[in-house]
Amino acid sequence: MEGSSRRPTINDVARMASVSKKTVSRVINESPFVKEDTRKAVQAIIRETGYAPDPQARGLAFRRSFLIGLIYDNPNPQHTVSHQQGLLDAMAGSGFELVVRPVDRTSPRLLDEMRAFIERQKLFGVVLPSPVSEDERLATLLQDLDVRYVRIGSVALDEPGRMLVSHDGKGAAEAARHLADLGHRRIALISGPTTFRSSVERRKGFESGLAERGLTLDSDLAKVGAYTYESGVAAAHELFSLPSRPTAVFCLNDEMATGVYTAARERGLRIPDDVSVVGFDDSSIASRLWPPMSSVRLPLRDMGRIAGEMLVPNAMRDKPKVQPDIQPELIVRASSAKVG
Amino acid sequence: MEGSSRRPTINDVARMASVSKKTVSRVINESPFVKEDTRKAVQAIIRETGYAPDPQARGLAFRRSFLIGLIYDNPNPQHTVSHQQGLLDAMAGSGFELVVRPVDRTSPRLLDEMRAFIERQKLFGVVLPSPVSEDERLATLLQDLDVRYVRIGSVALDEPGRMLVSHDGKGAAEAARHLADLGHRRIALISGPTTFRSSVERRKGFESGLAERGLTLDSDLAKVGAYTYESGVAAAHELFSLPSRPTAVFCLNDEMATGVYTAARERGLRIPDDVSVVGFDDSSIASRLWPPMSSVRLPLRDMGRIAGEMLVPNAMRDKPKVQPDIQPELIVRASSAKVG
DNA sequence: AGCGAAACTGATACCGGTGTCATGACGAGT
DNA sequence: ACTCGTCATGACACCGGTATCAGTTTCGCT
Repeated sequence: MEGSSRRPTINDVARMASVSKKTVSRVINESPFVKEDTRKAVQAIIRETGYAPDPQARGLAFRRSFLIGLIYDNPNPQHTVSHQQGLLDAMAGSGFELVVRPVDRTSPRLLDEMRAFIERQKLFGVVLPSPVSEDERLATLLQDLDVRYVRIGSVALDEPGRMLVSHDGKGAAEAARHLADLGHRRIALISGPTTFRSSVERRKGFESGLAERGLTLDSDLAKVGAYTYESGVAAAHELFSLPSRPTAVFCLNDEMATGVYTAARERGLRIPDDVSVVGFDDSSIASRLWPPMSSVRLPLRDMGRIAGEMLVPNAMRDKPKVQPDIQPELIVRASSAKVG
Repeated sequence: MEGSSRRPTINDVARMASVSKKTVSRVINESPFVKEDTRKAVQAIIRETGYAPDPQARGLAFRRSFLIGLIYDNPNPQHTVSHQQGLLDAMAGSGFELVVRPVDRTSPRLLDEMRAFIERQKLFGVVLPSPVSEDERLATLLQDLDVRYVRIGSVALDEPGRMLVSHDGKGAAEAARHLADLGHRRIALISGPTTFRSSVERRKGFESGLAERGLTLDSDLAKVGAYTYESGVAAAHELFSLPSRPTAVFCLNDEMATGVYTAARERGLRIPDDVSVVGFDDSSIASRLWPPMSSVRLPLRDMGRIAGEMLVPNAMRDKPKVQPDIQPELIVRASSAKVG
């Protein structure tokens, strides 16, 4: 009743259980070298007092924190949000916390800043979504610092335990086959900057999908955008003013695909009657546009969750071992139809 | 050259500077009780060795971490992202880190979980965006735990130093005046759940805006939605099937406003010719819809930044003291026009 | 009963900082 | 020169855990 509202420490528990603090420590850390009776007695006190170890003190002694870092430089906030949600799904109740850290991947001080951040916080693990995951120097740094990490990207750049591959190419190939199967022959592509691995992989997949149907990508029909709405509008106008207009346009992200909608409207072209459009990302806007837009969906949240499970110890304790496939999925809506 | 790659500690610095570790500590913490010469000598060693104090050890001694918590339960990820970005803007280079923590505000264990989280991590400060900020129990808990916090919400619920008010009502009033000034008389409202403070405040503001123009909200024209796309579609259909259709619809968020677009299309009503639409949030979708949608914008990122500056010591060190007003702004686009 | 190995436990140092308090140095006042 | 009060500094304990290693039980076996 005295209400000393101080949180109990390991010393309090040790005293109450009449054991040394080291033994309490052993119980907390699930050491096998504790007699069953002792363990139960200590656990009883822990429950009774509501004791929980201090992560700072623990981290200090362990020389490692219980923080997972999410390091991102994402032009698309939607991706970051989804990854973050998935990560948090996996981390919930694990005792680990997520610290988020946006970076400028073009900064000359990037590596120094990252080293300082990771060393100071003594991060337990790090998640690197694309495009940060594509920086080989960062991966090397993390290896040097002996920090666990998971890179999320469109293509395998690291060993499986450290890399989560989203197979963007497969999704793009599916889109290509979809359009070809609808009878389209002049299918245009608006890709992203070639510095983005995702753009390169998606384009590769798209071309191989076309090839499966005996088609090739006409160089007139291949435009390079900037992954932005405006660049989508501009590229679409170029395509629509060609002597022989494409009957379908595949965009390597939804932002640009939305730009195609605008360009089409400005020219009086109807979607999908005059031109089919397929995007990539299945962002929330895709299903709200008119007509609702077909788009390739990546399981971003699942990827975040799996990355978390790869990093957090025991995250998979009672869960099935099956690592669900990370597979893109083409969501077909009204923007893609049989060629007129 | 020996390459003992261990990070330098305060002891290393103390030895090299021939002072006690306590003096180094004083220099780090900018204590005024250090002779100028000593300070410079120590700072030189710090620069030379690249020493940086360990936040865990420091936190352990301080009984407080250098972590700021962002606790959210946001139906709208866009809000969370923006707030988070702003917070990180303010925190960049401050030595503080952001840990994010989604919660279910309806969970019966919410308070226990929050208490455990905050106590264990010994958070330095906490940011509570709406609607979590509206929970008075959480604010009380934070006061009990003696943790600094900033609540972000549409109406003042706390003292100024702990509350950031977004004045949603003003934005809604502006929308009402805008529509009235365009000649609309039958202006409908689709509001959010009455459990959301934001919805209540926005509605209040809307009605007061109407009143300024001598109008009142007809009860037939006031629909309650769920802040979702689907509820917007449903409410719009109800409105459009009224004997005397409204000529304008104001929605308390963009999701529902997007639903109005869909309902209008399904009935062959043209925007803005047959019906004007104004949303709230100015989400990315607003400018991508056709026609581009008028919407009330809240400076979410700025709000996050200001919240960060309120929590992080010295964040305002060299910055002007002027706390920019948090004012909503009506972005007028093509979806609102003179009444036919 | 005797004995060695294995199982269990605790004393003590340590992780890398800060708080407390005593002590030394220095300038002002008399 | 002597006494103070202020400034500057360091010795030591402490924050709340873990590692090391030695000491004590317990147990199986002869």
